[in-house]
Amino acid sequence: MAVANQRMTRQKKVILEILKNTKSHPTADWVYAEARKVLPEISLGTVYRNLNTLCQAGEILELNYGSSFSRFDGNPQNHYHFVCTSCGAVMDLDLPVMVELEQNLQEATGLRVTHHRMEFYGQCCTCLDKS
Amino acid sequence: MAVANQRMTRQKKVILEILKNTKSHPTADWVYAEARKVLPEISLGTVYRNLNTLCQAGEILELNYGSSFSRFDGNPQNHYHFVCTSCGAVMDLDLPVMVELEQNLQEATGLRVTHHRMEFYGQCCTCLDKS
DNA sequence: ATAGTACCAGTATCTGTTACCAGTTTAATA
DNA sequence: TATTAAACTGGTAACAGATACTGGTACTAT
Repeated sequence: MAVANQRMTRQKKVILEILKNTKSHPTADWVYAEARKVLPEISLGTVYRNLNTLCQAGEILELNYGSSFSRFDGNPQNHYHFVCTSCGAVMDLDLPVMVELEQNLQEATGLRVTHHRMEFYGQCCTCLDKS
Repeated sequence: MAVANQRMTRQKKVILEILKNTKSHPTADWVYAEARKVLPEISLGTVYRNLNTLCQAGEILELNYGSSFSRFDGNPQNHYHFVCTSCGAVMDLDLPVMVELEQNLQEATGLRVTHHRMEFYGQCCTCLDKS
């Protein structure tokens, strides 16, 4: 299942642990800053490279909706997100994932449907309090 | 309703018509190429500027999931999309939009939910035939 | 040991998009 | 219709996030 010929380097391990240990949905830059606390010599290119290979290996998710840069999620299982359009925060939602929609769509259209995504937009509680 | 102090220039009108008259979900570059057929002097910056103002005015939609660049949709009403992960094509889906999810989520969480998006991913019929 | 290759840090480059500026066009008013 | 203020324009430079390249290092299997 996993992509062959992949090594678990110190750098990759650190990046993966950072993502698994945060509930935020960090940007590559944030991961880079965190990784440098552990491995001060790590380069930004390495962070991007490993984020991509981890995505391809299905160990993390890339979230790239609505802004010019990606965020990453250490939880590779499909789940829905809420995006605050005021502060940009991204949070997980505790909603059941409607996998049956994929099957229905596939049968109705003849497309091959592999996955789907859903995000909700609005203002988070913090931003609502401020206004 | 409309954003104040907005002028309907020739450029904006052409861009809007291009988007209304296509079922594809074009990129800014494609819109630029089409617009130049009508207005050879139009600049890429103007295309981007007007795409943004049209989005803010609610006349078009920006679709920016899953790739490094945005696509635009001349139909501003919320609807769901299918994205082919092989060829990048984007197509509209004829599924009912589940607005009730927004209300449910808002009541369950205290968030203010303004809208939501859903995309399905997989292979389109053309790409399935090829493989 | 040796070869082969996945990986690294550092840096240059790429790409989609935005900002700037001086001149033009639009639309509201007289 | 003429005037006018400000929104808009084309052209270009700058920007940011991401990727490609380079020369060198560290695994891994023979």
